Amino acid sequence: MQGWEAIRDEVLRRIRVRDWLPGENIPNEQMLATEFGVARATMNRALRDLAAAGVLERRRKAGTRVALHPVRRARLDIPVTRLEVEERGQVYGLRLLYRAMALVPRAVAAGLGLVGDAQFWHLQSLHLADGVPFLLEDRWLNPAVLPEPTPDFAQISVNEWLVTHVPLGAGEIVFSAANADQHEADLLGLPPGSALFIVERMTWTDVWPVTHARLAYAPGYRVRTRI
Amino acid sequence: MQGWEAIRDEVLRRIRVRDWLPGENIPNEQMLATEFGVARATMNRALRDLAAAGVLERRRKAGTRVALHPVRRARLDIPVTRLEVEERGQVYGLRLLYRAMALVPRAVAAGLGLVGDAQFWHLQSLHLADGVPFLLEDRWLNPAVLPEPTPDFAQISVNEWLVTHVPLGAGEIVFSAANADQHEADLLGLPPGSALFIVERMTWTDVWPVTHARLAYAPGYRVRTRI
DNA sequence: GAGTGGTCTAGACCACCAA
DNA sequence: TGGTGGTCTAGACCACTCC
Repeated sequence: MQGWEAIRDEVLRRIRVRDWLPGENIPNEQMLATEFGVARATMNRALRDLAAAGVLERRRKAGTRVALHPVRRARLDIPVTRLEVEERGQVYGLRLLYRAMALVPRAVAAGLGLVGDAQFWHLQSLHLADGVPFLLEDRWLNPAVLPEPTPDFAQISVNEWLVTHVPLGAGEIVFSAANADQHEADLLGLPPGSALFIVERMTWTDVWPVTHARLAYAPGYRVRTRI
Repeated sequence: MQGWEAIRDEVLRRIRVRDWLPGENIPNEQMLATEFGVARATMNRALRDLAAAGVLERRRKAGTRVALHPVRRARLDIPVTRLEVEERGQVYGLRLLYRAMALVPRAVAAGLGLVGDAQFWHLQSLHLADGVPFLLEDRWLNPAVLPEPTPDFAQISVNEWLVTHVPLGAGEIVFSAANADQHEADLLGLPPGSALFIVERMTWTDVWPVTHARLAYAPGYRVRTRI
């Protein structure tokens, strides 16, 4: 490796071998650039990368210091469910269980920041991998953001359609665990009480709430990431 | 907002309003730089940022295209448990339940890439928030990476000590859900079968496996991230 | 081979903020 | 208010890869 990445790695090495201790200031950009024999812009790129990774903290005038509590920062890729299943070499299936307009429950409305009552699409779908229940999706969808023609969500998942047809802005994701209730257990083909991996997703455009989804994954599901 | 961020946002806007469609090539750096009236380096910065976010795909000669399957990419901060508890305004507590050298179980060894038998420290700890069980930790720790003097892990958590005293390299994190067994339920003060949020962490230095930890969180625990 | 993105440079100005 | 990082420029060379 050459260039700014090599410099970044050397800085990281010095931190790891405790040449530079946590909480301690390291030399400024110009000094390090001179030491490494590169332009300041190149040194800046290396240090900026480490700051983004949480290894360094940088402030104007105060300088650059080694982070005191090295927050481990992971990057998480959230794929579309169909691709997730197909990447395992399994056949993807989708069953739309329910679709109706309904009053948004208070808990969902609060999460989306809705004031007052609102009617959203309420959809329940079962995603299958090789015909076996993989994921139970309970979704509330703002009809106002849907351009015509609205697709038949029995064929394409709401998420997959949204992601390519609606200009999505901010989003929030929450991971948790929950015991399956009777309804969920029946649909997923599990004993009641099974531990489900729960993913809640909320999405907004620049202005409007778009959707709230509660995804309950069958046992065995894992989210994996490297640091 | 000004500068390269404003340019990035404008490019993002064009993608969201479908001026530039998924899978479609956008003009090259030089053309866009001219259009926006900036140097190519500035245009590059904006486009590189969107590529890192998964919105664009860039290849030399082929050019820059709007990603076909917009992978939503989230950044996850993994804090030290003590800080996580204290940030909720609760009092952190730690109880070391068990500490002994033992043969690494096959499942753990496989995850760490260990060949043959190895003796690691085996530690079990209970993390408390306001005196209530918060997290049950089951950890295997490579004694070879521990410099002297090894601390008393009854006072400081293994993770917190590691992160500031051992040069950590690569890491892997896996999230899942599991039903509490009798042992876990007793220690966490829960009915057996409760859904636990499970985090498995593996860490290596540049060369050696350092630790494998299985963290079982009490119900109510959530991992939250913004996109 | 040629077009594209990736990187580097030397210099400059600016925004922030601790001293 | 001065030192520091943040950004921008104009130009250059290079690495990759599609044609």
